[in-house]
Amino acid sequence: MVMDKQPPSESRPGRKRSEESRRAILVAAFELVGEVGYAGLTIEGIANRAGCGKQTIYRWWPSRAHVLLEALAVKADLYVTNADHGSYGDDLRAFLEDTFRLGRQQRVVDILRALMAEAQINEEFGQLFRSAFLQRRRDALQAVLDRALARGDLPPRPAASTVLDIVFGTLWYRLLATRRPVGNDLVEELTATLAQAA
Amino acid sequence: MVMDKQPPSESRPGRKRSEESRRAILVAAFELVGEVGYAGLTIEGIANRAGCGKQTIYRWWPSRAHVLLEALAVKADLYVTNADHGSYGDDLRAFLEDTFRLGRQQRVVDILRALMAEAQINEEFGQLFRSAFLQRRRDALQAVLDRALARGDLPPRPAASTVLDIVFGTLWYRLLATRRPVGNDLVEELTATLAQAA
Amino acid sequence: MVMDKQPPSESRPGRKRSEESRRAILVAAFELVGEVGYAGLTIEGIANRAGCGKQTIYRWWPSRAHVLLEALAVKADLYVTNADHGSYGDDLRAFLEDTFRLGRQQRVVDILRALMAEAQINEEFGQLFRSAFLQRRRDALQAVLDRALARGDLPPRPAASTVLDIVFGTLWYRLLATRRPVGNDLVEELTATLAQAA
Amino acid sequence: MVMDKQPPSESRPGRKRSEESRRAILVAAFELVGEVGYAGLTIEGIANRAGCGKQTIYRWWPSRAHVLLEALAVKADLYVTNADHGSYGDDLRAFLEDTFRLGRQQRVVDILRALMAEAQINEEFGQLFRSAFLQRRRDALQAVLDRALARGDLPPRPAASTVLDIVFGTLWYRLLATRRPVGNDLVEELTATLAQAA
DNA sequence: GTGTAATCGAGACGGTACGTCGCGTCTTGTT
DNA sequence: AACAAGACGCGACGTACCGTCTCGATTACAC
Repeated sequence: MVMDKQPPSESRPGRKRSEESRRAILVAAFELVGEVGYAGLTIEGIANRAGCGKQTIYRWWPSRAHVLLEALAVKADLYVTNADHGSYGDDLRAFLEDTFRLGRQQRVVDILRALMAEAQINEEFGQLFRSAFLQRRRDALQAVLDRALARGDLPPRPAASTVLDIVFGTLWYRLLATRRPVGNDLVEELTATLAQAA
Repeated sequence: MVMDKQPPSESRPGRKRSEESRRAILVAAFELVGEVGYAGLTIEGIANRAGCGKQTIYRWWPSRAHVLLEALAVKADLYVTNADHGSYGDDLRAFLEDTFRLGRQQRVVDILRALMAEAQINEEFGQLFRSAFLQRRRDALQAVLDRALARGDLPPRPAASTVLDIVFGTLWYRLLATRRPVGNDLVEELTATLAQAA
Repeated sequence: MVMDKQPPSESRPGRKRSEESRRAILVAAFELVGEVGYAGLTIEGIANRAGCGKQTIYRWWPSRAHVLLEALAVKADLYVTNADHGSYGDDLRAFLEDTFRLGRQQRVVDILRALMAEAQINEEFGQLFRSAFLQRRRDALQAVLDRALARGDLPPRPAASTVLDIVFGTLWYRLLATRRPVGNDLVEELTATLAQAA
Repeated sequence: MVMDKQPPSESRPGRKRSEESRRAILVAAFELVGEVGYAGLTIEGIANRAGCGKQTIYRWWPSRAHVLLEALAVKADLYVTNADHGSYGDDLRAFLEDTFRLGRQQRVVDILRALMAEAQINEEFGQLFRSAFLQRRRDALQAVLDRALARGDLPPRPAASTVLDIVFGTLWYRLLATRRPVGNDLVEELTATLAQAA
């Protein structure tokens, strides 16, 4: 997940970016957000915990949210499998199970809520979050729908893009609004609602 | 919508709360958030614009989000009708049309996104936002579902609470994540998906 | 010695300037410069020592040198007497003794050197230092010369303004360049050189 | 004027010091101090202007003031002649004219003021400035006095060391405190005051 | 009317973090 | 070894707001 400035691949003069500092910063951000919450997370705090200067953070990330997004990518297994289970219903169920599994890790959920919040407030981060995180999730589910379409077992309604909105919308709404855990009962209901014979 | 401290109803000595200041503060908050965005909205800025002291704001609201929520309640018509249209499908369609209408007012959408963001970051406000705003929306839709249940035309799946999550989840996801406008096509797809004979 | 912003004399709304903070800041600056030297004197350090916020310093003084100048005015007796001793020679000798007495207090000398240095580097402070400090010294000696002129015992050379330059020049050069103490031998030599019959 | 680290004269392995960089650094320092003032003069700025790395400056000079002192030595003709004019009065007058000539070059004066200021704040530089600059001036005038003593036309008062303090004190005071130009009238007044028959 | 009490606008206060600047040091690859 | 380049840990800068605390003025009820 490319989300920070990339050094040009050709060799440049000068000292190289410190991989040690980068890791220390990501670890510090991940730990701190668990300890003091996103509201209490500061660049200064991350720098202190990581044992680096503030400038080293500002050099590579534009905001604490950018740091946290990369920390999440490093810490959490955010990827879903894309195996063919033979039918749209089974593919969809598998996708939802994979996805919802993340939604049960409190630390990950707290970070996701914070990042989605920041994406509403900070437009620069919002664009990155949508393109580098949210869109990738949509792409993964889109692959399932494409396969169903090719296979011929995709119900005519709702339209594919609406399926994406319903699936991710329901998941995010649970995280952001009701705060109820996302369980397998929800997997079943969504699968039944979306994959049933129309 | 009770969201700020209430002066005791029994008469007390001392100067009364200034309704003029209250209005000026709500108007200032509403205007400012449109001009500088939620990230740039500050208590000091509101006080300056409203021509009042900061203390007057802190006396009656705990945070800028609380002010904004009340400003929204004053400015926008947030309520939906609850007329009986004869069938679950028609009731649901009417509810969605009413609700989505709000989602096409950019100023209102921007404020809603900011408030949902703040609700993730500020737990005190989060509780208020969920109970005083989000839950009321759910209650309104629940009334539609209750009527359908009584009428006997509510499909067995998905469960009522899942319908709520799907409807509001899809709406919020459009606002927060895809930023695509919520149009009547979505109304039809949701109605068809949720109210069809299973 | 007026050297910081003056609140208008007419009563204004709002909380009054804290005299307690003002004193704490001046004391802290005076103590700190003795402990860490002018190079190590920082606004942040003064604020910490004084138990106040940095803004409270910035609100009333434009730079650490301005603080230090006022601290010096509070701490040190910078004024010289102006009694008539009957002759130019005796008046001059008395003035020099009064003035040089300050030059033997190490803490005061260190601060004066720092302020003269800052006056070279910071033009805004330079103007204040010249008008509020250096010129007042010159005025005091000028009074001695005016009396001698009226009395008729002022040698025709050097011109009065040159006498000022020689007296203060020699003193400051000792402080800044040679760092040799200014003793009574110098008083006698200057008196003899400047007040002798030409 | 020896004021920076000297590479050992014996031949050593490795690349030789770049004379080109040395000149570029001195020129850059001299130009920059004229453009942005001493307060705005930074090692980074010098390095950028000179097209060299910061390390190359730190390798050879301990501070920006050291660089500036050497730049001044390169740029300005700081030396005074020491011809015998036959009498103490004429020797002194010639010395003062030579010396004051420098005091009319604004760029040089600005640098001298900055260096004297730095000498008050930075003890390491202060020692160098006194021994490598100020003392040399005193030595030159001392030679004039020595010759007058040998010749027999040195007035008994003031003492030689006091003459030095008065001459340089008056000059520096004009530069640092009054900022009035040092003109030939001052030369005459000092000559008359110090070289007259007592 | 005359306290007494709560509100108001104004603005200073002690704090915290911001994002920037420059310090002096340390790689890194080249000369 | 010195060089240009540039990242690094560090510390202070001056600013922005936070939420609190005087101030004096205003406004209402209770006596």
